[in-house]
Amino acid sequence: MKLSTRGKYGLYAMIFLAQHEGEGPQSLKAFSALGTPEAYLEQLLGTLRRADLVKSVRGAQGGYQLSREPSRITARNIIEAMEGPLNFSDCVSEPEHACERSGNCPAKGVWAYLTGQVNGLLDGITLKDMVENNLT
Amino acid sequence: MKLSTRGKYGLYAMIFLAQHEGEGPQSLKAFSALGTPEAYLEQLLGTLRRADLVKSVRGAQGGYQLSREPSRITARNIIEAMEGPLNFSDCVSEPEHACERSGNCPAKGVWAYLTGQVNGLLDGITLKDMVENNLT
DNA sequence: ATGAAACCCGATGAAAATAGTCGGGATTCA
DNA sequence: TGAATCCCGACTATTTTCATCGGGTTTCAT
Repeated sequence: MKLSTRGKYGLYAMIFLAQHEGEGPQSLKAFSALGTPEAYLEQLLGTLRRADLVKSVRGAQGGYQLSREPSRITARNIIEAMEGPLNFSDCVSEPEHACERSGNCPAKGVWAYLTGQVNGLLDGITLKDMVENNLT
Repeated sequence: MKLSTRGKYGLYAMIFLAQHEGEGPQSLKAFSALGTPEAYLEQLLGTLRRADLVKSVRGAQGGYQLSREPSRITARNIIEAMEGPLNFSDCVSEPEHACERSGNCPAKGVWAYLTGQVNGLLDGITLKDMVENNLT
């Protein structure tokens, strides 16, 4: 179980923006220190924008900014935007993928439990916590 | 973030074995109710055996059994066997993948924290809990 | 006005991981 | 001795991920 680079880069980008809050829009070039190919990062920022986590400013001197305070953006917001909702097994979220023994399938309980717990964990981490290195 | 079918089928198989404890070795055919292609399941059981979670008995009337009590097998044991250790980002576990800003990289802290928390969660679920539907 | 600086977007291709198949071999029971 | 069963490595197909590219649109500064 690992994150794709999408989730990783997405989080890096958000942390970067949090660290430069109040300095105006950050252009893709400004992100270059993150070591992610610019063209690829552009795609990812698009995803973050559509998820309403960043705002973009077009045109010269444009760039990206957080769409709200770092304290109101969670790890779950970011990871979910980049990788889709946590879904250990389709049988939990999609009725049509429920297996025949669905009713009393012990595995299903495990998936559901884990999903809830991990989502809770991710909900509990804000971007503010991250940049302040404030993880309990 | 989702599990591969490996992790899923692996857990199904282990639950199946736990439900048939004391009934002697279960052959691959017996697993057929799980709906997993037999040839594929065979591979997965091999993985579980090498991870010392099941024992196999060869020859006619052979099959697979749990290698120890369900109360001493955790979700982490199983998932880790099937998918490798939880690793949100290589920069945490492999020094050679540490990025240049590794020392004070806020993201690294997030990965490390999450890894610990989720592993703890998985450690806390035993196969016994699963078959008894006993998840707190 | 105009041109450079940026973001926007869909298509496409390359690479890697995952899922699943197959054939032959070894072991054990009856 | 033969049927049942696990063992193993190689192979293929499918899917997902990663990344690039080209052309379009918007906006700022002069």
